[in-house]
Amino acid sequence: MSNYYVTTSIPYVNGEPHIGFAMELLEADVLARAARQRGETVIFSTGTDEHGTKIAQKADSLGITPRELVDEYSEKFRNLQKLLDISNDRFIRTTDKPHEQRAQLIWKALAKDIYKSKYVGWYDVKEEEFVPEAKADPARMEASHPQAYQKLEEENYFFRLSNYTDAIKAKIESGEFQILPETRRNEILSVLREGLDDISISRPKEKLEWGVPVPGDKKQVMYVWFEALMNYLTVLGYPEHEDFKNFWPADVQVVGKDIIRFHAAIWPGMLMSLGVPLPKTLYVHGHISVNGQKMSKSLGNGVAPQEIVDKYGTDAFRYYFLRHIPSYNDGDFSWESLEAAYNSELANELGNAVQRTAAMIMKYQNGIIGDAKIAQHDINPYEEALAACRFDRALDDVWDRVRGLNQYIEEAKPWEIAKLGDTDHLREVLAYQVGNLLAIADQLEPFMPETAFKIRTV
RNA sequence: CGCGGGAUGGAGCAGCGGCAGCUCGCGUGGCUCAUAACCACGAGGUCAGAGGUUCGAGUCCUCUUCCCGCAACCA
Repeated sequence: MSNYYVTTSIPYVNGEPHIGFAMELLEADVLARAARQRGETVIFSTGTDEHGTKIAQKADSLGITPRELVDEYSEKFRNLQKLLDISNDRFIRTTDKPHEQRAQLIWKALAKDIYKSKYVGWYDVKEEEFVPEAKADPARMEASHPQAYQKLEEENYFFRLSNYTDAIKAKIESGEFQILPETRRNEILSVLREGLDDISISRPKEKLEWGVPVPGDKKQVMYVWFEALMNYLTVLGYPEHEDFKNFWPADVQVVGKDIIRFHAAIWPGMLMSLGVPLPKTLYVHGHISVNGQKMSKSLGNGVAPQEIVDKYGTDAFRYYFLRHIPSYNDGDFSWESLEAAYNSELANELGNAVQRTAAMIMKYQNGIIGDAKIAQHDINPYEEALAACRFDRALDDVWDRVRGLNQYIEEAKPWEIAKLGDTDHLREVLAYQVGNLLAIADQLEPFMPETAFKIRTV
């Protein structure tokens, strides 16, 4: 029996969970559930990223401690998982003691590629990023600008990412480290072709207390991004725990397109320095707009996952986002299209197919089902879609089957067979319908666990 | 030349070298087991424009026009 390890990124807890991250959870959840269905042993990990300047500042502005802030927000992300029926096995917080301790072990293991140097330049507080001179927006260098950079001149630790440019590129080109979809792979290859600079990986403690201390240097804490990436290893108990030995490298890491650089450049560099294999696949999903507009707190067009679930239920939420937001592209959410999908696809096509089958069995056979075998069907398109993280395609294939069943019923006309009194034939036809529904339920299981269960038990 | 993504029937999208397709909507018909549901058929596109490669181009190359993201809280 094989092992399967899938992760989501760990969202930064300075805001409410939104439908974008909800979709990421769903995608990883489908992969995890599908792997379990195949009989694999699964670790599905998600969590929250809780250190750094922005959180310290936000807590400060609210008059609470960072600890109180992250406790409150981390809980919201946990609630999102319950809301969406997410089957994660682990939930890691970067403020968990074991994570912090193991992060320090990782730092020490990276020592050969870490050096101290003076950083002079700009720091983007909001993005928690050092901004290279070449990319900096001149307007924001003025102190009066609302999002002015901080001018920094300080001693920091650096990681020799530049050493790994070619090696990372080679792994991606060989397919050993697969990046899906291909446009994202090309994008990162072009970044690598330009070469990677060494990155600053610490901050002076006097400016930021809310971080993991650098081992052996009381004056420095780890840069939040650098430390957050380590969660994928620390959650498995790197370096000594059995889980690390059995489950790393990750089968799939699910991330959003905005953080592809961290996961396709910095993270592989860290792993190579550690002498640890790279994840097998990095799946990069797009972003979701709302009614054609970018989601934005200032526009107030955000959609709360809770609101959708209240109105349509968890499985409808899962279905809509997995099928109607393209897996390989950006997508658009609208209440209208959700409503349409809910009525026409879930209620009419699938719901009705179940309903009419069940009704005929009750009416003609007093509820007794004949010998229902799970129907054969070419499941390759479904499995290929799933293997390629094309969740939308996989569901398309299931729906072909739902439609096929409705067509079959139309052609077989079981109600006429009933009138003719050919009970054997009728039993055969109805059993075939049931067999098809059971097969549909199997395929739906990773996507809509609740619905799959209902179909089986009707 | 900041970076990136797009332009395909009324709407939303797929197709990425071999007869233009899917879903919704619209029209007509069928059926009555089922949810005013389901099934069939039909109308509707010179695939943004120009040039090129090719036996053959939404599909590959070049140029042009126009949209939309990122750079500004956010996956």
